[in-house]
Amino acid sequence: MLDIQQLRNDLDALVARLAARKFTFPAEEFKALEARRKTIQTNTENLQAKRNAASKQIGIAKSKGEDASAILAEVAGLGDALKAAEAELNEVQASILVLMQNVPNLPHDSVPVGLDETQNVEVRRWGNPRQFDFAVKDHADVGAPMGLDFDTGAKLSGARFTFMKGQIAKLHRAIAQLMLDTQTEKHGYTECYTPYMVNRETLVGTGQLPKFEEDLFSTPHNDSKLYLIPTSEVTLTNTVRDEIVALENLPIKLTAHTPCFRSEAGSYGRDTKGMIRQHQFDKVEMVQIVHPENSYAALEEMVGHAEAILQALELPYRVVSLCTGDMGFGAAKTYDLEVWLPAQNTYREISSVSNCEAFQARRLQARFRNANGKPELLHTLNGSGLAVGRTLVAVLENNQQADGSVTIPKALQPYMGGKTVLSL
RNA sequence: GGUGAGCUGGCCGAGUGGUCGAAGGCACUUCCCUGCUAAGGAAGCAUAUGGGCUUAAACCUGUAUCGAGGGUUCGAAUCCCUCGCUCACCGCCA
Repeated sequence: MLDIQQLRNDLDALVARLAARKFTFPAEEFKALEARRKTIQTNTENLQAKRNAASKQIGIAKSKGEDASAILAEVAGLGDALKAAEAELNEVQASILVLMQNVPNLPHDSVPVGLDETQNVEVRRWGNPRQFDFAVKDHADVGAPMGLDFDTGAKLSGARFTFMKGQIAKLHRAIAQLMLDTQTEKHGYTECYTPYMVNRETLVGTGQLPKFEEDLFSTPHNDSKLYLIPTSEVTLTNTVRDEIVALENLPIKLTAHTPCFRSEAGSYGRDTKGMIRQHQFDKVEMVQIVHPENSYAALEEMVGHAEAILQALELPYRVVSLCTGDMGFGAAKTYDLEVWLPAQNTYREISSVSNCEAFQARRLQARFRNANGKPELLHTLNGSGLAVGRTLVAVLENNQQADGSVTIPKALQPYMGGKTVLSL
């Protein structure tokens, strides 16, 4: 959520910055709501003040044993007017909140301006795509004889589900293990195990709700709903909801390996083959909760933490700075890591690292006490370190051999019982 | 699922209808004293939001907030209802 004060004070500038990310801020509606709010709020609070003062007088009079009926008569008529005013105020404030909750974050000044993914800016490349002297297969064809089984996934659950068995299942686990061990042992993150189902408030906190309900899976629970997490960014970041963190505990660095559940509504027909786009996929997530002054340094650091995995796996990739039009709802700045997929002859997203600045923290009321002792909003960052399924795809495609086998990257061999190759 | 007890400021904890946004303690900030890895004294110290004022901060002031929502009342931390959560015991259970 944006700072409403900033909107009031500097509306035109913010509208322009939001336009850069293809968001049309309803400025007229906002101004009208604000004008109404001001009138109603003043009126309501005046009535409340009147009532409070009178009630206090009644209390004083009664404690002295005096007759309070005169004052009582005076406030008698207030009740209905006050109730109506309060109801109206609630309604306007709720409308303003809904409006605010649907406004995306402001892009940082360093974010390239652009309309869509074609205008993202490549920052650097690492590694050279391998030259193949045979016809490359995609991961689905490479993995099929080894236990990568889309038919069984479809039988059990439908499209966009994968069943893995044998050495593919083990490789998948090995990849996750390597990621988790690297982030905890080398990069200082604390390993977490989190719920996979969360309540509505949690998703509002990180910005998935109320705007993106259709992207989530949910299930009825009591009189309400629980939602399957679309990423453990949700659970890790919400650990600081309604907290005031001590300065000396910053930065907070958390990681978790969890499944992620996404309805992929609106992506029909895209990436239909293979396990690029699934309703359920595993991800090792990194979250940092930091002092505002440090958030951009943390962003660069986290990109490095994600890159370290790709480098350990010897997978060629590039780092891309997303343009204003391609960034996610809560991000002020995002880098994507794109891994080379030889079968697609292109780089594909495998990690996304974002600085949300105070956008999530404001919703979460996640704060720290600054040098003056005043609570101040934290900055939150999240990034994949990395998507496990897509990493499996990249390993299979980049390391395939002419005979159909797949060499196992050195970094994964300890997790595969010393095995160096997946054979048919 | 059943029964019982709880949920108060950064933390602990008092407060069962009226000068309560809330005693006391801890922590923190400033000052004083002391001169030593400590103790004592004084003051300040919840959050959000509106308005005044303002470059801003500070300050003044209104309102709301004592798990959440609703109700009773001129007035609710306090009474009533619903829900959530925590703890204990019982039942069931991977």
